[in-house]
Amino acid sequence: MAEDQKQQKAEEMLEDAERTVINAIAETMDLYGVTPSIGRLYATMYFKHAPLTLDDMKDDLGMSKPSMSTAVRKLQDINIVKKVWRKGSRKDLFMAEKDFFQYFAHFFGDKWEREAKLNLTAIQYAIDELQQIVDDDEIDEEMKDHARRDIQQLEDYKRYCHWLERLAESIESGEIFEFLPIEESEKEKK
Amino acid sequence: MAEDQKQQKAEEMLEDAERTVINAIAETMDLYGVTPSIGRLYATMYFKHAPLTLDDMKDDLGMSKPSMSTAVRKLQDINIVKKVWRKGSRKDLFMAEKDFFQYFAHFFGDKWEREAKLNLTAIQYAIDELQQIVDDDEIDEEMKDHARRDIQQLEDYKRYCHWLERLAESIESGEIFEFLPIEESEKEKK
DNA sequence: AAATACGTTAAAAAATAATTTAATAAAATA
DNA sequence: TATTTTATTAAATTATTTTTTAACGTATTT
Repeated sequence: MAEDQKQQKAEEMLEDAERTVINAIAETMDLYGVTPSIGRLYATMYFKHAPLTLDDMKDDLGMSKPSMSTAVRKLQDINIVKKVWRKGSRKDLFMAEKDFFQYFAHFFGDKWEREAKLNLTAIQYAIDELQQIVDDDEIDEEMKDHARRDIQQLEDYKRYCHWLERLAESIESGEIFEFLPIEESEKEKK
Repeated sequence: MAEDQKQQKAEEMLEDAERTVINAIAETMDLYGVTPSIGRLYATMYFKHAPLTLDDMKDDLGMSKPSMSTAVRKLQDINIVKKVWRKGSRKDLFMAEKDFFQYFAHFFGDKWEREAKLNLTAIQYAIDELQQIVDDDEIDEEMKDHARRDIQQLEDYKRYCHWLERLAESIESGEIFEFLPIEESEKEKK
């Protein structure tokens, strides 16, 4: 087989290998509500060792520049893509977080914190309102029971929210890896 | 204030309390890609102590029965709603999981398992293909380096996937609560 | 200062997804 | 067995989201 033919086949294999993983990553992100295009953008960036400009992305994904602009901002919002500065270039440059443990911490940790805060506010408001019903002597017993049952359920929900916050913290701080260590890779195993 | 006026005001307060939490839950679920309607359905069921029929849901949410049918199936798919059997009723009856720790285990645990499996398959396929490039003497060094870098990165990704699997397991089994115990509620604190 | 390059916003178009109505299928009752 | 009840599927509609093209604003270069 001719030299450059071999070379070209290798090129295709490498692209196929990357594309396979890119699709899997994008599909995964879709699972958690990240749109396929945004997922594909992150996954594409995952395989780049140099930071990308909006034009690079546009060329890689075959999409418009405004799309890339908004997509990359969403990735910045969930903290898995960072803007990097590089002397010389006028264009903005972006770099994907490649450490999936960091990715996980940002993607889930940040959402859990937001979830906990959001719900704790609602829960507290609801409990206060329900407690007023329980405390009012003129309300009939049936409704009071209903209120009491809701309060009880919401107290459980509250504990869950606090647990979520602690889970997020322990991932943020890395503390969780004491409990669930990252295993050494196969080849490093004795 | 008249008796039944007081009563009616309490009714409104109770509804307001529940609605507040329902909105928060639905908003939370939306954060992870569950559509608002499906989120609202779960949240509504969360406050019911008796199982619901499709007609109950339809009335509660003011939507069509087919919508409820498909929505409730999605909730069953993520294992946070169960069909229950009750003597007498011909209609299907559904009950929401109210323990949010169980909810969490199903919602995230199941997804993480799926994510890990999906990606590990893709990663292994890609590594095998990349290894062929590395092992081929006729390929030029630049492409080999690219392949080697990809392999290294994918090995890290693999470790993350295995870690995710273990995290899912430890939540499924409850083992995680040894590390991150569920705190007693305020009132039970000494 | 004029021209160019770059990123973002706004409006329009295209593509998806959600929802409903209508039709079908399956089960239960009479 | 015919009728009714219930749930699901299919087709059509509506609503939402994504994507693009066009316009704008700002900064940089010449």
